[in-house]
Amino acid sequence: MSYDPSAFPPFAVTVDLVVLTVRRHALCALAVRRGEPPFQGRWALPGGFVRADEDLAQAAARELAEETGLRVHDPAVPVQDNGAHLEQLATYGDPKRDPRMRVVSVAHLALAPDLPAPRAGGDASNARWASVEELLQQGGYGRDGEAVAPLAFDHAQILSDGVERARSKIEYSSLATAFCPPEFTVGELRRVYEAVWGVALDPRNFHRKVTGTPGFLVPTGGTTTRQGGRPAQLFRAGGATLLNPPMLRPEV
Amino acid sequence: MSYDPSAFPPFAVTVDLVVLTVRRHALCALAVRRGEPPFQGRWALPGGFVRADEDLAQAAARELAEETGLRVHDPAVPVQDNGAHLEQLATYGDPKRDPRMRVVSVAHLALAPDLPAPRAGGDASNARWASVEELLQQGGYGRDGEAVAPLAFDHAQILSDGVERARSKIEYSSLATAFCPPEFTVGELRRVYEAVWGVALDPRNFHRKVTGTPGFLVPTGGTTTRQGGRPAQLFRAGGATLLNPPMLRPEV
DNA sequence: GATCATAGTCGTCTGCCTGACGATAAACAC
DNA sequence: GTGTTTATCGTCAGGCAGACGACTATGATC
Repeated sequence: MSYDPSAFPPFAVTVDLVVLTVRRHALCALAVRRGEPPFQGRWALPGGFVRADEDLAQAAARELAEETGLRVHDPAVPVQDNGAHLEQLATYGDPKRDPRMRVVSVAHLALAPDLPAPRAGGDASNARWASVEELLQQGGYGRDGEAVAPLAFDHAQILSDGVERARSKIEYSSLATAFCPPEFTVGELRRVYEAVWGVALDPRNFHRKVTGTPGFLVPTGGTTTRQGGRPAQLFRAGGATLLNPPMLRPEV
Repeated sequence: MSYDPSAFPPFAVTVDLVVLTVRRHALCALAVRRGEPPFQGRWALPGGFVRADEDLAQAAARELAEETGLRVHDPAVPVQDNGAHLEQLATYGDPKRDPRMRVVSVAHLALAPDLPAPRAGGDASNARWASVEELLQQGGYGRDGEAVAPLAFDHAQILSDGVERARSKIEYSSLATAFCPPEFTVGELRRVYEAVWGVALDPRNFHRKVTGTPGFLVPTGGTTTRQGGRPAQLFRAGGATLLNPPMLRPEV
């Protein structure tokens, strides 16, 4: 580490997290309230500095665990337990994105099943799940009529990019199961697609598609009526990670 | 900029470039020979430090211009002139990826038409277009029987990720035209797909597909026989950026 | 307990797209 | 002219998606 530090400008490197889940038929993201300037009191994406001896993915996994208690699971293993999916999203490095200093943020995208209330260092009032729609309507009014300030820094852009990544990725991969509990029904999976895409899907065609794609879903043998109506078969995520042909997002 | 520098570990931030082109029916990448340790004499991807007042995309465009003379064009404008396509690829930040110090590299992917010989600060012997296949067969032997050392740092991984991005992106976008000169024939575009994917495509079905996708190709009215055989119609890239339905990469 | 509402599951039909491949056209080399 | 090369048009069969009808099995309501 003996190197001339004047040979390059020093940067701070952070990881920011877009943590998405589906709650009450809506796509939601984890937001934390900033306790200090800049943007004090505003909502922001969770994140923090990368430590000196830490890989970027490790830093993101550590932040995710600190904020939600979620463990990340091995990407080589199919989505099964309550672990979350975590992947790198993009890196944001505008010289003025943080007024204090030059910060480069490596944003990550996490997809998680519906969780108990979030915790932000033990202080629940400073962390919440908010619908993506609400977080992105900058300067508008939230679901309960409360005025909503735009997200801090460039986090609206990051969140928007993360949502778009999730929307496109569930088309051609089995990632939508990362939003589901370990066992789920076809209808629950369909409601995930409907929440993420914001559209209604035909239950019959959806059922044909997902049960007809080899390796996507594995029946567990059980059934459930937790959604009401006729009992539905329970499934686990199968080994397939890529859907070919993909699920098609309806036009417009 | 007055902030306690001990509050976070300092990083060096670089941009590395995966510059791809198609030459003689092969997918090629730009490589530069390292003039100093570590990995002195080995081939590497072009890149350099991000300056203190520079955005990441600006830094990548500057490096690309320095290495190839290529200008980048506005992503909002369809691919038309000799400008290259440039997009962020991913960020690599393993603590040990550079033995000198903690370096986080924001890799970018550039796609360019076939170019005159590269220049690396005026020294042509230290920059070359090499086939991707050759660069990635670590420790093997190149096309002319010369022993090939693996790329420096984690650049083999970066190149591999960039190639995979290009391969998948030409499926559902019109990006393959970024490999072509401003005017090109359907056959030339097909040879781009064949080189990038490493497969043979049926000329008749390919012709039907690309000419039948609205907004993909715009006929210029001219024809050319530069490929031999019957004269072919010349096209420009149309305004469409997304192909729906996509070009399908043949199985296996 | 009959009826209703809800959700799940199986089928059918039609149109579009793709892959395989035949046929023709227009240049150049000899 | 003959052969070679490349471009372009056409045909046909199979697969898949969208639209939608029909039936099933639960709980809720009267």
